[in-house]
Formats: sequence, C-alpha cells, structure tokens
Amino acid sequence: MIWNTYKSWIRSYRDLPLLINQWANVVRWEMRTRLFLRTAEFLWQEGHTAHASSIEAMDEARKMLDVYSIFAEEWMALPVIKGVKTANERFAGAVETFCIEALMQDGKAIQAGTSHFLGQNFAKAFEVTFTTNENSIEYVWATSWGVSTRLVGTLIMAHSDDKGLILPPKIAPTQVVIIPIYKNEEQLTSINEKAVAIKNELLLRGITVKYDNDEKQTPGWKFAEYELKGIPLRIGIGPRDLESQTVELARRDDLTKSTVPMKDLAELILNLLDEIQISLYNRALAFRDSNITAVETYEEFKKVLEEKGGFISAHWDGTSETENKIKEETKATIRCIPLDNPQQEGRCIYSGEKSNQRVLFAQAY
RNA sequence: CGGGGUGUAGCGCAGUUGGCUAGCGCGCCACGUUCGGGACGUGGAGGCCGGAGGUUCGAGUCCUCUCACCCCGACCA
Repeated sequence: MIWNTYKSWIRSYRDLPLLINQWANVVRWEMRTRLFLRTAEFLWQEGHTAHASSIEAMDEARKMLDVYSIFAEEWMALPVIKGVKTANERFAGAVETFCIEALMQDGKAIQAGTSHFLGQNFAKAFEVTFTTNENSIEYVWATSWGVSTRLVGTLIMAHSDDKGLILPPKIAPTQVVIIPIYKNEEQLTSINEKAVAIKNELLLRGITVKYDNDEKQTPGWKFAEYELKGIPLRIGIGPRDLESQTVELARRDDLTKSTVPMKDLAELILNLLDEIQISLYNRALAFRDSNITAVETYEEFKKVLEEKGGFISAHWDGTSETENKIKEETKATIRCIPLDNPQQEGRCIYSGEKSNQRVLFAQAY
C-alpha cells in the first residue's frame, strides 16, 4: 500500500523527502499470544519515509530512534538501550535495523520500538524512482519505524509491583486522587468543601485530579483500589486534617506517606509528581544496570542466564552460526549492539574467535 | 499439530471406596455497628455439577462420545 502510493506520488527530487505515518490495527496469526506483548490483534503506528540520499534516510532512521527512546525514557520512565540489530534479528528487507531494548523486572528483555534504514531495497522491489536535480533517475532511499500497544505491556512489566500498576505521573490519566475520611454526614460536608477547593486548585495547575467521595466504599477499600490502578499520588483528608489544616499524601511508587500542610499544596504536588517521575526512572535504571552482566566464558554465560537473567554483555565473533547455536542452546538472542559500544579486543565466548566488541544477549519477549 | 490439565453459584475452589437436603471463601442483598489501609456481626438470595448417551436401586463421583478453555513445545514484534 505505502509503496504503491510512493510509486505514484514520487517523480522528482522535489517530491522528496516524503513521510507517511499511519495508525493501523494489525491482525496476525500467532501460535501463542501473550497479553499486551504478543496479541493476535494490536494497534501500532508505522511511519515510512522516502529520501533522495542515503545519508538523509539514515539520519531519519536515527532520528526516529531518538524520538522513541526519548518517549520511553522521559514519559514512560523506562530506560532503554539504543542499538543495532545483528543480521539475524534484522527486519527482512532492511539494511540496518535499530532498536530500543528495555529490561523487564523478571529479567527478560523486550524490544520496545524499532526503526529501519531500508536503503534502496524496497525502492527496487517496488520500482520507486525519482529524477535527481542532475536529471538522472535513481531509486529512493527509505526508512520505516514503528511502536505498538506492546509498549503498554512493557510499561506494566517495568514498573508495577504486587499491589498493582504503577504509572509514571507524566502519562497517568489521573495523577492525583483525593479520598475523604469521615464518620458522619457533617464531617463529609466540611471535607467535601475543602477537597473540592484543593481539587480546583490542582486543576488550575494542570494536574489531573479525581475526588472520590463515593459513599458506597470505605477509605481503606479506595486506598487499595487506586493503588491497583497505579495513580501516582493520593491525598487523604479526614477530620484530623481539617483541625490541623493538613492532608495526608501517599506516594504510589514507594508507598510512603506523609502529612503536609494544605498551604501551598499545589506547588508541593507539582514538585512531587516530577520527583516520582524521576524516581521511577532511576529505579528502573538501577535495576537495568545491575542486570547487565559481563561474562568471559560460555559456562559463565549459561550460569548467569539461568540464575540471574538480564542482559549479558559478551564477546561474539560476528557470525550468524554462533548466534544461532547460542540461541538453540540457551534461548538467548543478541538483543543489540549498543550504539555507543566501546571497541574492545576479546575472544568470542562460544567459538573463541577474535572479537572487537561486546554485544548484549538476553532472553526476550 | 504434538504433550499435559481443567470444566461444580457472579468469581476462585472443595466434594472420600458411587448414598439420601451439593459445600466453602470472596462477591451480592437487608439491617445494625463502623469508616485514618480492601470493616464486623446477624439474617438472606443465588446451582440444568460444560453437553449427550450409558452402567446402577441410586451418578458431581464410574464408562463412552462430544464441546469449550488453559498450560508446555515447534512461532514471533
């Protein structure tokens, strides 16, 4: 579809570069599905570009990788490793496949997004050519890139705990929930007044707030319920708070509680939401970094894989044969060759052949 | 498609070598007491035991067939 469109749209270098983005519901045959991570039907975004030069296309592929990684890190609070796929893991038809790889709390890796530099492969397959400014005819250079609802599963698996979901404040649909604690109608009435005032104050500051004064559930029930739903911050207001002009603040990320004055509450919460966002990222980063293990031998490799999991940084001889053997024997694949990978002499853990850099292995979703 | 497992109340499950009114937890309804971490008490409602056939005086339980779902493996983002 996309390439047929390109074929009819692209005539000259003046038509380039060209970008088409679409959101599409995709249905695939899957032998076995996994909620969010591999569903038979899913929503994804796919972007396709065509360029007049190789370098411009490559820049685009790299730019989109950055767009995805920035979204993952700054919005989802999910640290990712930007890298290049090996020939085995490369998208069919791509010259180079870039990816962002994340680590889940169970020690398995997941590809959170990809971006491909397609060279002229697709242009040749679909006969998409253009006239250059020097009046010659050339094939276009292309990229494609996408993310999907898989990111939702990734988000869940990266942050959540046994009490339920944990959402980073920046993407939480509701950032703050206010819960009244009362014994009778009079108390509720006066708490309502205060709570609504606080709610409005927060709304004015751009914070999304829900005030839950539903009388059908107890406070304790609500506490648990909103923790399950991952709302970053909870405000509790009871008779004691009315007395002292305070509220109780409870953080979802670390489950700590504190009593703070009502005065300047919005300012405090604004800061706290930022802090939670950063804290979630740092927690995930610390976990990820402590689960990148460098190994020197295949025995070590297998031991770490079995006992610890996570990413394993190891020398590899660069051949598909070795990669396939390791995959067959351990289920681990090369997730990527990090973009900022330091060059380093070594010996392939499997074949013993010379290697000039380490790559990241892991079992993956 | 191979291997394993499960179908009993809205949900999660128990149910002995076949035995008489099929139980338990959660949830639900009513009332009262509660309400700062998923409240407690008392009372109550709710069941073609996945489906069909068979054995038997008697089947949730045994046999045959059938349907559905789940898990593991070859797949894959």
